[in-house]
Amino acid sequence: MSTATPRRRRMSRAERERQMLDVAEQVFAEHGYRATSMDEIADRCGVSKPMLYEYFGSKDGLFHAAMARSKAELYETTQKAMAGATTPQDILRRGMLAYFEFVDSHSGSFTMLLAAPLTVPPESAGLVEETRQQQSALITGVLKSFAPDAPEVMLESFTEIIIGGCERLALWRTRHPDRISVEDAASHMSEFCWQGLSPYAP
Amino acid sequence: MSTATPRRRRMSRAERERQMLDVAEQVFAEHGYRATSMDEIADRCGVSKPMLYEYFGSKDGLFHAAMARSKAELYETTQKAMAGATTPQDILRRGMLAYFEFVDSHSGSFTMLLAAPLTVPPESAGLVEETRQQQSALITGVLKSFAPDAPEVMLESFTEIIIGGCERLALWRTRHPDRISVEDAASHMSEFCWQGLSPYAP
DNA sequence: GCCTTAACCTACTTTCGGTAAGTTACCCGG
DNA sequence: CCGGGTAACTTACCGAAAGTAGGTTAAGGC
Repeated sequence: MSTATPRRRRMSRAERERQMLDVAEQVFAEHGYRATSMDEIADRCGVSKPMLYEYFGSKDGLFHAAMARSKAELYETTQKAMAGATTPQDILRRGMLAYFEFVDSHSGSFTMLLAAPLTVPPESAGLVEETRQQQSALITGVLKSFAPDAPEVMLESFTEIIIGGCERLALWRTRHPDRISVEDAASHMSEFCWQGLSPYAP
Repeated sequence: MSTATPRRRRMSRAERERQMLDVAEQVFAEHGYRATSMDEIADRCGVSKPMLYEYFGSKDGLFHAAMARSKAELYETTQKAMAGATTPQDILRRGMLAYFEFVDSHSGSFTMLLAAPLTVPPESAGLVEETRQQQSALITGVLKSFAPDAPEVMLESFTEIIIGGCERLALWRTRHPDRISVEDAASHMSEFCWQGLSPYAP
């Protein structure tokens, strides 16, 4: 009879925006970008469509904002995880562990960030790329400290390979979560990388 | 004044379907899935929209069909390339070379296949995955022949890493074609893989 | 030469992103 | 306590593009 939420409440802009992003993230992850309608998000927020447009400008804008939040979260998480480490191996392994754990516990965000990316054409595709750039920069740095003599282009290539490998392995894990643990995934990944780099290590 | 094509010709179904797929592949690659309208494809085919629906059922259906064709082409190409080789290293290297060459010369198909995937929600996303499965099966086979004692789950993990790494490196190449040649990309990739696998080789 | 059939078209409905123009509730100074 | 200004919110609409119903024309077989 009565709606679960006591009755439609008036919220401050900041509060409403956060709620909208929460809902959007969930719905986008549920149906994918295309199959998600602004009306549905508005409904689930208990608000009418023009409010979404007032705050986020467009469907792309809303998606973009939701992704930006997830991106920041992922970056913060991995960076923090790497902070405590000392050796390059340890840095990379911790970063990867944090990455796989993030994917494990935020499968919604991850789906939205990586598994359903170019869904949205110009702007947000860029955001996905930026997310990767951030991770790339972290990785290239580590590689460089480990193999300072390797040519730049090779380090960059390896970085791309690692990024792609991580995403793919993480995606595989979302489909077969029982096949391999988060820790093992991170271990395989970093082991694989070090072996691959070994010819260039001092 | 007069249209370039002599005048609108009546074509057989098979002929028209092929043409539609050609046009669709190009237009989808140009604007991305979302920004492509069925009207535009129909126009460029010199035909009206209902014909597209008659033959492919829906926008998704058309996209799906175009992807299926590219997928088959990629598979055939890589498989053929691997056929002539003898050692596992050689097989993998040739396969990767074929892959990077395919991407290089069919950037349209590739963009459609890999760079803009989940654009289309349920059905065709599956096709992209199937494409990867095909490549995965090829690769896992090679890895197994090289490191028969490694646990199955590890081979599969490595396969995922390799697939992801290849895609990522190929995508990077499309943005920086001058940084690295097709051959070098394939070399780095396979070298990286062999090193990574070396602990498990007999 | 007719007649079936398959290629093709015009003209429409529906859905959904996006917007214009207003209405209501909350807060704050007097 | 009260009025008024602002910001949260709504209804009612537009236009573009996906998808469809039903009719028309040209090619090929007998």
